Amino acid sequence: MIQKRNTWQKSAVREHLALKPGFVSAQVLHAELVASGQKLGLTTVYRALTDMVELGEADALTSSDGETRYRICGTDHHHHLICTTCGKTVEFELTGFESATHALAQSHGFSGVTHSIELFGTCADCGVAS
Amino acid sequence: MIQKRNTWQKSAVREHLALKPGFVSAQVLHAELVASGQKLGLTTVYRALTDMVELGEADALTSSDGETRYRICGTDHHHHLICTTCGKTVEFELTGFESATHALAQSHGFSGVTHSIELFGTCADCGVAS
DNA sequence: TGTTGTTTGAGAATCATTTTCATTAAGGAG
DNA sequence: CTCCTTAATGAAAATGATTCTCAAACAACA
Repeated sequence: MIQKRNTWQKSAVREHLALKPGFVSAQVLHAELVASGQKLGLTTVYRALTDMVELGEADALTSSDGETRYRICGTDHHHHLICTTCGKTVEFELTGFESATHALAQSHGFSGVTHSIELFGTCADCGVAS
Repeated sequence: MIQKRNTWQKSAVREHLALKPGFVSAQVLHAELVASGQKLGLTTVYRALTDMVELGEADALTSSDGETRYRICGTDHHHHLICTTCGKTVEFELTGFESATHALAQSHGFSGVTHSIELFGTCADCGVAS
């Protein structure tokens, strides 16, 4: 099998991401790591994040501006309400929805189903543009 | 005010998009228009689509591969169940979900909310890999 | 038909992300 | 501890979608 090796770079990415409460882009994460004195390549940050997503340690979310943002994967499965103006993110859960989608997917013969639910809009602060 | 002019290019984009049942990327839309003999620029397609989104004539959706896809707005609002192996797509509706998310978004002070719901999994044909 | 100003479009520019590939180093073997 | 094997790194180039630039084209209207 493909063996994974532990490097300080991967640890740095994982630890830095763990400090973040919400989503962070690879670019920002890299910039902050470099700014804090950790000298690592942008490529490495991308690879570390991709690995974490594959291992289920992180979640990835592509926003409408084309940037992919990551965050440490929490135990609870929740979704996001994102302000398209300022980027503010609110997390929420949808009780009953999980099972509903699961049943729906099964009825179409699909298995191993995951789902992505994101709501986009304008938050209260940004909506006051009057 | 900024007056809009009608050109055959914009009409071509609008009409071609109207023929599509689901979401189409600007790149694909442009390729198909060119293939069908309509000689217009990729830039124009992007502009036409952007205009349509601003005018509320179309919906835009950014997928995880970074591509933005468009579709004619106004038809019934449905979502997608996508096979991650073969790419087969099934459309579905979620009764009651629309209002539920809308209410949830409002409770957080968000307005002008749109949502993106995509389910990913393995379809029946591809799942036989046992 | 003539004037005006929006629209077009080819190519350059941007920007996030991926790939390339020579160099470095993790981790097990000896 | 040292040597190997090979995965990991990272700087630079490549990619791919989208946007910008600006001169030429044309829609709308007098």
